Amino acid sequence: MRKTPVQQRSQQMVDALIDAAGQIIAKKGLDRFTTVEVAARAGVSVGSLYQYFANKEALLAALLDRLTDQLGDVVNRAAPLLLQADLETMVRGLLLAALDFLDSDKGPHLELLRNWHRLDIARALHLFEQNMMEVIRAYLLTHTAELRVDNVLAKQFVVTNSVVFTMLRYLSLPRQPMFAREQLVEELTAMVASYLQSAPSRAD
Amino acid sequence: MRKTPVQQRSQQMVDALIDAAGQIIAKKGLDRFTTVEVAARAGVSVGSLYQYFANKEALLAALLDRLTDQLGDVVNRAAPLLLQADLETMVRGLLLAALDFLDSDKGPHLELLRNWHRLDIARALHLFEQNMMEVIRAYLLTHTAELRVDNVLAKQFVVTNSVVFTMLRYLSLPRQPMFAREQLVEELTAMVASYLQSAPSRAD
Amino acid sequence: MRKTPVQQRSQQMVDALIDAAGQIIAKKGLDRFTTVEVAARAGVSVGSLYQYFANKEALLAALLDRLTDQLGDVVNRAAPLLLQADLETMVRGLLLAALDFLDSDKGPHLELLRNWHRLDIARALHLFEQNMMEVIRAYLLTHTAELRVDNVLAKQFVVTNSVVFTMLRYLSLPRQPMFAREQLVEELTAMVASYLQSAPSRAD
Amino acid sequence: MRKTPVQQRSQQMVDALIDAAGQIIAKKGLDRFTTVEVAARAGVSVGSLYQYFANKEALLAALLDRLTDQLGDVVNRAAPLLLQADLETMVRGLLLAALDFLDSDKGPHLELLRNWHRLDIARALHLFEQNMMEVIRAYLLTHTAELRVDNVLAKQFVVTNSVVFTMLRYLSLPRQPMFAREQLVEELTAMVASYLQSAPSRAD
DNA sequence: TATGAATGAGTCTTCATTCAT
DNA sequence: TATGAATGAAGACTCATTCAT
Repeated sequence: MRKTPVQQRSQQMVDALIDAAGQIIAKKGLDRFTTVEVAARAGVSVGSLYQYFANKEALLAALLDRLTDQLGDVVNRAAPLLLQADLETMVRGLLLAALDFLDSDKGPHLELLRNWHRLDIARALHLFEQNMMEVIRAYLLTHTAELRVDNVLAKQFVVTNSVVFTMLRYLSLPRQPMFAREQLVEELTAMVASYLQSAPSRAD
Repeated sequence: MRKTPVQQRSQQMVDALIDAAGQIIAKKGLDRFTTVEVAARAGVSVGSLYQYFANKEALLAALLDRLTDQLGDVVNRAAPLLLQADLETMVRGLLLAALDFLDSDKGPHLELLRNWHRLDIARALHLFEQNMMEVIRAYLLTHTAELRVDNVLAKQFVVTNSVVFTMLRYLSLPRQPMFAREQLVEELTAMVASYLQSAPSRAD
Repeated sequence: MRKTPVQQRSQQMVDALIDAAGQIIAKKGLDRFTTVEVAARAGVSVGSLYQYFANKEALLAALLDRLTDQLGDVVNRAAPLLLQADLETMVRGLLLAALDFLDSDKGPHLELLRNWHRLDIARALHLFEQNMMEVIRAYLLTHTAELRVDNVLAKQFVVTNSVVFTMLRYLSLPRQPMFAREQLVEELTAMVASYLQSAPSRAD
Repeated sequence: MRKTPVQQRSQQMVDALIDAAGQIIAKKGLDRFTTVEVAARAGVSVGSLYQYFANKEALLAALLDRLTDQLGDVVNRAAPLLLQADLETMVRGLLLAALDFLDSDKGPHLELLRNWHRLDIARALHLFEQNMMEVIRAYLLTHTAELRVDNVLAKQFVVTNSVVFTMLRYLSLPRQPMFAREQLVEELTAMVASYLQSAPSRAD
């Protein structure tokens, strides 16, 4: 009962526009996404879009921000339950959560991730990596003996990108993927778990 | 079977256009690459470009084909020497070759790979994967006892994409990367080697 | 005949809007002046602006009217003192008053004058010219012998426009004017005085 | 016979576009002048306009350049004949030439001059002032005794602007001007001549 | 009466592709 | 065959004005 009707309407409009942007990106791809169509799908005029977003880029940034927040939620929700488990179980749990997130129906996640290099995803990535670091740090506290902790920055980079982009590629495959989703998860799990448990590499 | 002068001239023009396309993509990015500029850099007119390529997309496809061939050469050149070595040495060797290939100065490789989803990259990828499969098969013949051979398709997918996209991300990092190139290679090597040597995953 | 509170409020709002319009024009120029910004600076909503002014043009007209009145005041205040003096002294006095008026800090005078052709300036100019005519007529009454009185309409037109636009151009000069303000006044004075004292032109 | 057909066509197109721009500016004013309409009137598409002009501003600049050249021609053609004459005759001759130039039928001269402050007329004005200076210098060489030569910069500024803007205002008057064109010329002539022959002003 | 969110026509500019020469 | 001028659809963004609340 706090917010004024006006603020509510504004927020609704902002949300509707971000939603519409996401839908159009998901449906047509980042290249074919136009401000006029976003406004139309949101049920308003272009002018209204520009009342709430300085330009196309700002709308995209808002969409990215929202997705980043959602991703943070996913990680935070999944992590606590998994910290108790052994490494492989934890990794598998995180991978499943990530895969579900990327694959969420009608979501623009995949298309945006595909276009990471054209977007200002610095923030999004930074937040995600912070989340990951915290999970890892927490995990290490209870599994010190089990893991190599050298070269953490590079390890995190390698694991994160390997997992994310391999999933992205898999989810971008045409109708009939060459193998089942479960296989993907298991192979990635095996790779990550064996990696983190392996002897230190020569560069250490 | 010798080509006529006309055919030679055609081939020269086709090559020049593909070269020009690659240079412009490397310099300006896929988004800013225009047919008129490609023709100009190749020293011919747009009209001529359309004489040899049905449209912009066809030109891009030709560029991709050429790069795929080059990549095949790289693998084929590197592979024989590495088949004798132990797994880790072989993996490291392949990774170094791949990294050099991606990072080759002035080349459009990175920019094209960043935009894989916007290109008709199916063929290119297919060819590359065939190459990889052959290398792996050859390796297996001499190291049967050492490796798990189950689920080869998925394993190959996971390894290839993990390696390629992690390198892509690393090479796309701003000026000061967070860690050294050598670290990247060592960590990827460790990951891949430990993965391929690990016990079979549950999904087998 | 005292105005009701409502009328007072109206008048205040009208004044505030005209003020705001003047400030924004002075600061950003006629091209960048928008109704929304005017309303915002006046502390009201656009809707209110349109309650008191039929459209943007009407607001501009009101601003012009006000400035015309102010100019009239300037002339009327300066004139009596100058009617006693000799021609050159009077001219110089009027020129100084005009220059000060045009150059008044933060005022939209210059910007509006620069855009005289885009505004409905007929009324403003008419009023100003009436003022000038009265001054001249008054002057003539006491200096009959001194001046040629033929062709007054054209003379007035020539003098007024020469003076006003030359000043306008001078005040619109970039940072470092090519000569001093005092020189401008003296040269204009010399021109006008010698003109008005000269023998009749052939066309009389 | 030197220029290739292609160059001829280009020049024709450039000319046609500049012509069209001038016509539309003359007819509708600087505010309502759009690139699409210019192209249409020139009988081509917008795309062609942008093949020859980087943007709208560049087209305007080209139009201004052309008018500046024409003005230079006018002055150079009129000046030699007038240098022999007495001051008043010379001034009258120049004024008539200027008035004819400004008033040339269907020309955009007036509209552009009205908008001097919104255009990059620095070049145009500079060239014109150089022309004027040469005429004046030449005149002084043969009439040394007759004229005051102090404060030339300011004098030139005052005379030029007085004449140009007074004419501009006169030609911008609605259908029925308040007095005849001949009267304007005579009064301006009288003003300028008497000014240039008058005793030095106090500021000298 | 006041508000200010919503409207949408109007403008500039780009670029893949065509076709007359 | 080669040329490159011409095309024109498409898309981002602005702002005076309206009208539901």
